[in-house]
Amino acid sequence: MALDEYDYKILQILNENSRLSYAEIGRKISLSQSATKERVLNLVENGVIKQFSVDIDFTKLGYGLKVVMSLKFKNDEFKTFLNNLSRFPEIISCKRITGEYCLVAECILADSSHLENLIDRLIPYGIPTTSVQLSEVKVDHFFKRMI
Amino acid sequence: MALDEYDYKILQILNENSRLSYAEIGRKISLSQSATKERVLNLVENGVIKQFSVDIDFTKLGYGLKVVMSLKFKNDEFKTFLNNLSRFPEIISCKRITGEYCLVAECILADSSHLENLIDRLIPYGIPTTSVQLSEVKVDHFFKRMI
DNA sequence: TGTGAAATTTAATGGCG
DNA sequence: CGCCATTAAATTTCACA
Repeated sequence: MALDEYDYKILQILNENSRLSYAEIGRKISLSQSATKERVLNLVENGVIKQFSVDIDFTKLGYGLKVVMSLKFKNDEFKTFLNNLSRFPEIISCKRITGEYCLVAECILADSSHLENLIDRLIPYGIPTTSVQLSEVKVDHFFKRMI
Repeated sequence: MALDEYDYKILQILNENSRLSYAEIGRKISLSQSATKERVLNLVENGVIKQFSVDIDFTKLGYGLKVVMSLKFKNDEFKTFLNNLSRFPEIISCKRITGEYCLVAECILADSSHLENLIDRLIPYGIPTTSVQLSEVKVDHFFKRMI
């Protein structure tokens, strides 16, 4: 799929607020509702847009501890772990990477005892290295530069 | 803000598809459109929902290389780096963490020469350790367990 | 907080440049 | 590919419980 400037602008706009109406997006990029809608649907159909999602402040839900967990596995234990991911609701994202560690997981936790509990459940699979997340900057300048 | 089951269900539904209409969300949780709308707006006003966003497949945009970059900084060089983040459009997320590294950054790159270029631009600020992201599992069972 | 109803705005189609 | 016009649906607002 070949994207043009309109598509990139749509992605940028949706990235900032994915609930905007087609009409409103169209107004921002000087395109009719129907044309805008068709472009958005095409972006979804072609898999450029994987999902319309939502960013949540877990602190406000009583989960005040965010942790980046690096994991080392013995043998192919990591496949077993991936199959059992549902036992770890605290893990909201899991990346397989090259290098010293096999996986990096993002974890949402209530407090340090919750963390201790998670580590205990992880140890059968591999060795976790914990880093507490102090702050996060989500940057959205990607699209602005890309165009 | 005290959340009830309705709110959690709304978060779960919006997390899967943030473009659903209030009417449709209301149907799923047996609530009227107006009530559903007010709840969503409250979640936004109280900061539980930080943003309605979109998940993009950067591969489809010609960026076939995703990298997790761990960064070590000398002194307070990391503050300078954060102030100059706009010079690094490849970085879409930046987390300050405890432990051996100060920062973990998610980077979107076209290819390995793009990566080399990024590393060259990073070196003045600190020492980057690169891990290529092989795959990612985004898990959404968090809300289902939370309720 | 929630519902229900009326006025406005969008979404969804289809025909056409 | 995009625009316009039409019908169906959703949003918005407000009165009321």
